Amino acid sequence: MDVRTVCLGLLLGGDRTGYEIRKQVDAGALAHVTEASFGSIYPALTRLTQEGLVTVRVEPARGGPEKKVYSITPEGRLAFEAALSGDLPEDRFRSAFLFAMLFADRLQPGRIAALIDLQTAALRRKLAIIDTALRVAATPGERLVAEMGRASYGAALRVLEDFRLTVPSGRAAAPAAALEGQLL
Amino acid sequence: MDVRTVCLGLLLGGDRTGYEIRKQVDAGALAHVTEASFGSIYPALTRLTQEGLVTVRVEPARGGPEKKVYSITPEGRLAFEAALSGDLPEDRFRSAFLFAMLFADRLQPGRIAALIDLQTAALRRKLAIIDTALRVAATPGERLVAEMGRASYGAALRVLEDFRLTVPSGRAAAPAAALEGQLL
DNA sequence: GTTTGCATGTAAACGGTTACATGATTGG
DNA sequence: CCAATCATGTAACCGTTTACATGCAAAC
Repeated sequence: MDVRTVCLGLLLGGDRTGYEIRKQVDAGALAHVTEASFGSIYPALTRLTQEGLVTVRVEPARGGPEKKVYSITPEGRLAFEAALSGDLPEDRFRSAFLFAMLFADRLQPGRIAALIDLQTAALRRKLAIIDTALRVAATPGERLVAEMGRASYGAALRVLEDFRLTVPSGRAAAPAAALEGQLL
Repeated sequence: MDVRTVCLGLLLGGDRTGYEIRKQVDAGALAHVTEASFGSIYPALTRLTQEGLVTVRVEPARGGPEKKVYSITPEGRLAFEAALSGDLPEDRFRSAFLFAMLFADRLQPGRIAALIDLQTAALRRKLAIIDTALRVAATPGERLVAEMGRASYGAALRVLEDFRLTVPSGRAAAPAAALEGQLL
């Protein structure tokens, strides 16, 4: 989903600043489903304001720049609903890690092990975020999203952990020399 | 991974045309890990040729445009290995479907059911591609990629199918009227 | 005293998609 | 006869990221 629609969706849950939208996209239930940086959020909010889909009110802040709090308008709600009608863009998943694994036979065993360990850590981080989201999930929709994430990442993690056991770690002597070269 | 690196990686497996690279990215082991359209592949191959990372030989074709068959050069191999050293970009997953599910309470039950059915079909299609890839997988790396994909999508599918049972389908009378409004 | 968090924004660059243009061959 | 497959390419557009610019307050 484009940043515009993400902003509208979050504003449905109450007034927010661009900064708060960023935080929510980064750490909430949306975290594993969407991404958005300041560089896309701020211009999106400006444009939404020009189009009358949101309104701003400026709150003077104690030091630093003033806060701009956005609210969604009735037209904004309509635009959001329109975005969820019609055909949705297909899911897309990109993984440089999995791409690299396809060429594991060209990598040094130590490198493979290091990549797997990094990926394992990344998966665990995502699972932690999802578990938090699941705990605070209020609607069946939120629970579905969290549970699908947990199931997917959990299953991937288990496969990866199993595979890790067959890869020599590179620094220590491999657990079993018989496994050396398994990836060639 | 950028299209450049994907092209180099595939050429490692033998000479190919841009068209063949496209097919492989679309249907092979890479299918659920990477995407690339003609509009990015052809310019990438042109640039790689200019940089000496690949070479072309032109094969006259029986009708239609001539075939351009690309081969990777030793410098190309080095460039590929360099791309797999350093830090890899993080995985990214975007799902308009899951985003929409977060706002399920604003959707009509029929729409929710329709979206779920579409998503279920999409997951099954991906699983079919992965199963094919798994059958022809030659290296442990390819098997890992396919098995992680199967585990992830399979787990997601099961959660989704369970959830589907709780959603009134919209057209027929719901299996149990007691379930109506479950999403509100 | 340095890092982290709060808070906003801009401009250039990037990588990629979409649509268009062309045309023969093969299979249903 | 029409659709799909083979086969290449360009150009305009798109959304987004990255890097930069600024600055206070609180926590460590």
